[in-house]
Amino acid sequence: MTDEEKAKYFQVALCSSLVLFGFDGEDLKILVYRKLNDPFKGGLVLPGKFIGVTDSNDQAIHELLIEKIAYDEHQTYIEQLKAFTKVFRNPLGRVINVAYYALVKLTPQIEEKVKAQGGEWYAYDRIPDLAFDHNEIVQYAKERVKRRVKRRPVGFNLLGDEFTIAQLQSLYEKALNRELDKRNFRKKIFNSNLIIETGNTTDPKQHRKVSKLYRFDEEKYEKLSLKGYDFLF
Amino acid sequence: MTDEEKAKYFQVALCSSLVLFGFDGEDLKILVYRKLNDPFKGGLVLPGKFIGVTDSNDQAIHELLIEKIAYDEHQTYIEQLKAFTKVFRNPLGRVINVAYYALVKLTPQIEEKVKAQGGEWYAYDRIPDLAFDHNEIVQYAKERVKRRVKRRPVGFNLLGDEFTIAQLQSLYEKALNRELDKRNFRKKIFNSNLIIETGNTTDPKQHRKVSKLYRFDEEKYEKLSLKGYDFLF
DNA sequence: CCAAAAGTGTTCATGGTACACCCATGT
DNA sequence: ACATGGGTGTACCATGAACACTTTTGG
Repeated sequence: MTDEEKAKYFQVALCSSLVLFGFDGEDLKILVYRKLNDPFKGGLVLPGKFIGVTDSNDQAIHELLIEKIAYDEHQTYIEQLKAFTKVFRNPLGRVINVAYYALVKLTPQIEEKVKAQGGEWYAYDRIPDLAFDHNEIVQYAKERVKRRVKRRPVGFNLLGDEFTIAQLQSLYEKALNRELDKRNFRKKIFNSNLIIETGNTTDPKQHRKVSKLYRFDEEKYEKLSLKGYDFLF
Repeated sequence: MTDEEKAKYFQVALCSSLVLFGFDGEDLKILVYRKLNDPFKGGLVLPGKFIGVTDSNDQAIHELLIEKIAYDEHQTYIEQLKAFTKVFRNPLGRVINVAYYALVKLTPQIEEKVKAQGGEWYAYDRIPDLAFDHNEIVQYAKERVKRRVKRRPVGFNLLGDEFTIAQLQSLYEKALNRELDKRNFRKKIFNSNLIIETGNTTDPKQHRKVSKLYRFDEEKYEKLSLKGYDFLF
């Protein structure tokens, strides 16, 4: 490649945005921020950042997660969606957005950090108009999550160490955007043998009736996923 | 964004590579080229090209398909895989590869064009060592195709207007990398109601016994795919 | 007459879906 | 007493998997 050609092609900027799905035990929601500077100052956008020429995208997403939500690496599922490459998606010039999504369980610490950073949560099915092509990215992310949730137990990343079956079901209903039968749901979940009773129960003060708490059996999942295990739904 | 920052970030190059799957009625194979210049001169690579600052990736892939195989737009399935973004994947500098795959049925015209361009086909399960991270891209493409083929009748893009059930089965066996039962396969295919008998048969000179030819019912597929139809396998 | 490929049904196991009531507790 | 949410079992149907023989025809 000639120097002339190099000058011609090496003019693109790279950024990564993150569709962060959070679940608080009841609602599934997505994190957005209000832009403080141009372009699209005041508009809502996904968390994201430009990537330096010698920086990795994966690393940038990790940094973003630490900055924005002080996340726990081991409990977070992260995956690249795809590149969004439209020529005029950013008025600054040609910017390629390599978008990711992540699944996290929301804790009071995260909620606090998000508030301090000025982040806003929007319900999974009520996403407002976002700047750039970010609505397109969110749409794509939602479809990907829907598919993933059907085949791999990624949903567990959105729940705390301990959870009730009702919480798990609620999560699946939100992600799949349809209601599920309680008995059938329990049957599937227990047949998968991927969850373990912890022996604990919910706090009797919070609900009329206490319910059993479960946790995800990661060890069993590791074994199963080696041979291309399909989850359910 | 300051000019300084602009100068810092707008230094990346963008390219797209294509994993082209071709099926000739018997074998499923992938197209590669030998590099004529540095870096990795003499090495095997996927077809690909750099993307100009104001050019679209999709358009570039179309151009690539026309250049390399003189393809028929309507009979070709194309989809973005993802961005390959490792920092040091290209010695020229930071180059992001937004990779695609395409499925085409091979015709004598295509074979001729490929030969004229110096292209080489390699069987789906015998891909040689490629330059850059192209083996990784191929691997990713194979997994994507495997999944797609299970759920959507993309396989039809790899077959001519008319095909025998045996050819269709052979294609699925190659893509899924396992043998399928002939009777079960026919049952599934016919139950899907997505293929139509054309009334024609294979040339009696070519085989011991003639067999019926079928075609894909695109109209019916359009209707089904509107409501998130799942194919089979 | 034999090798090669086309074509054809049945049985069984599994998993999905539909569906309704009792229990414990807090108000 | 009643409202709220936790917990439980059965029957039917659709789909997937296993499995063997007959037919045609070219060599």
